[in-house]
Amino acid sequence: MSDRDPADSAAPRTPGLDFIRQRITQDLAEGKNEGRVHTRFPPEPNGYLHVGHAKSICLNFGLAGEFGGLCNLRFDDTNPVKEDTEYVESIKRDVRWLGFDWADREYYASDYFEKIHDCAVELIRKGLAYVDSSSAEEIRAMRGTLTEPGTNSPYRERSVEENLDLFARMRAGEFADGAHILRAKIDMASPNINLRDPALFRIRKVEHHRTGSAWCIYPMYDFAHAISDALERITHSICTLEFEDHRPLYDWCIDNVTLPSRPEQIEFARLNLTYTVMSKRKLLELVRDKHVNGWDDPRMPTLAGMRRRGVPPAALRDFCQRIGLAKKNATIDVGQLEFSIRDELNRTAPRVMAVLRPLKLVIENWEEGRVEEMDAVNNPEDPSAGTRKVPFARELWIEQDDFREDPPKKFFRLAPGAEVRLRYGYIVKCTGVVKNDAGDVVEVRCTHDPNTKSGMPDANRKVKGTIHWVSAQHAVQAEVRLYDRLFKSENPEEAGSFLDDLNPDSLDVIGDARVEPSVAAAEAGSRFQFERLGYFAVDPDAAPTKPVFNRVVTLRDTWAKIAQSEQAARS
RNA sequence: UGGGCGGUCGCCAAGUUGGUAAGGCACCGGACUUUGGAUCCGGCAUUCGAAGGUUCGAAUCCUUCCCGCCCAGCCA
Repeated sequence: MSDRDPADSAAPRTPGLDFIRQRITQDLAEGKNEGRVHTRFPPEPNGYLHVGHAKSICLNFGLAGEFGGLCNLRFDDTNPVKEDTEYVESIKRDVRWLGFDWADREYYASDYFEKIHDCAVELIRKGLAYVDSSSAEEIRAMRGTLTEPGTNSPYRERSVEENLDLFARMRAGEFADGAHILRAKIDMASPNINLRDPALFRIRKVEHHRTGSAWCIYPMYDFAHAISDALERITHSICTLEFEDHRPLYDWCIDNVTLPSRPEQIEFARLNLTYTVMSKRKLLELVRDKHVNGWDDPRMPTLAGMRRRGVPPAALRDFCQRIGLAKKNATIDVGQLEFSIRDELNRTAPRVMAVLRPLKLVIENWEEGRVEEMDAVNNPEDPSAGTRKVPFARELWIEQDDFREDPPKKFFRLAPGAEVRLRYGYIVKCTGVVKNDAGDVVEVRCTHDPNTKSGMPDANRKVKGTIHWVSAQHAVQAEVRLYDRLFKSENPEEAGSFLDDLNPDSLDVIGDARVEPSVAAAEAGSRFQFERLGYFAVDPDAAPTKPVFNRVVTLRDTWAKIAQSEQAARS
């Protein structure tokens, strides 16, 4: 009854919507579930949430919002050996941060343990479940293989009374872990291995992070999940593709136990990203073995990591909406994520000037001690963001990359004899350089054209480039952390260990960057565009005396592309 | 090899009575620009995993084949 052949429905299709929204639209048209749409996001509290979860969260909460329904937050905490309250706290924080609200509908599978237990008793009474006293190894051996049917357990035909008694004693703690297990009695010859008498309850004499020592038997996912969904009167139980084979079991549970509603499971393809690992096990390994600095390391694909890096939640939501929804295993280009981040930040982030690798620029025809306040636009994309003053003086810091003693073709920046515009300032002409004993350029000398400040008659004079700067005497020293992809290859899991693919240059800490005074005291979490460089966010490590910035993402860099292709052409 | 899914542009993804391939990202041009940013305009699948077949006409129907992913936890 859960098998629906789209072709045999008379209901109209709604082209353009993804298959899940089409299906819900159809269900609504058919008057199913009293017209309700109720979803749930069911994380297991055994790790931190990552972008893949964001896709599911945006889907489940999004659906509820779009169809006037509700979405519950439910912790699937049926395996106490892996779960912890640290994780439930982080999950709540992350879902909230992403922008979703579950109101008072915060549920736990563990809250249903008694009911789930009663469902098991119901199955036993109906002769649909039995206590198997075989060992795990024996059960595995009797399960058969992908091509051979399994064989019935010698305990399969125990009487209802004996099963009831054994199950009660399992619950009472009379047996050791693994001594007995409650199994559904379905079909050991089913081509679907999930139906070969799957486990329903196992003995685990361990503390549960919520129920403490109240239980020593815990339900398995398939059983607990179906029942939890039905108890919460979920209408559409959305999960990932690997559970497709479990749907017959999900339906079996719902159909054979007395429950208040009949949810339907729908599966979609989970998110994969290039240059990223997404499995909880691998992320845990990165954290546990200190390949990164914790779950919230800005290089991690965790929501905590992205939050710390400065990714706006709106960008993540936009990303999840753009990538679409289907059943095809797909790997999205990280560039797609970066696009959503830039798109959001371009509209919202105030612009500011910062110099990452400072090189002194001295304006020879600017009198010592003279300081001029330049007007700078805070956000050209948003006039309401206003303007600010930026101090300009005789000695400035410019970016080392913006000066080349021997400039390549199409280098629109400073070079001996060349002119360049100082953003919001004057046009300057390079008159020479000062070198140290090693021959490195340690200072660039120039003269400014006093008639070229913004608003002045010659301000519109055409010059090839504009560079950013910061006043040497006014700038504030800052630490800037530049992040690159954590892995070297598109698919880090492809061959060998993903650890071998770690990018050794994924973090570059610059200790002596200089930022304009206006951002020195910005609050942790605030985001800026450092003009011509990228988007940056204040890290919580920042101290009043020394700001710390994380690079969220670079700006699109056409010059880098040109330089790269020129280089390629030369070699 | 048994079962379940899937295969439309470099990456996603529409395509739903068979009527002659949306859109986004990326990429390539060009305009504009005091961010080599943004914006704007233009280009980018004679082809839908392959081969046959049905049809006036097929990504959509039929047949066969190929490839990919998932399942043999007392994990979720």
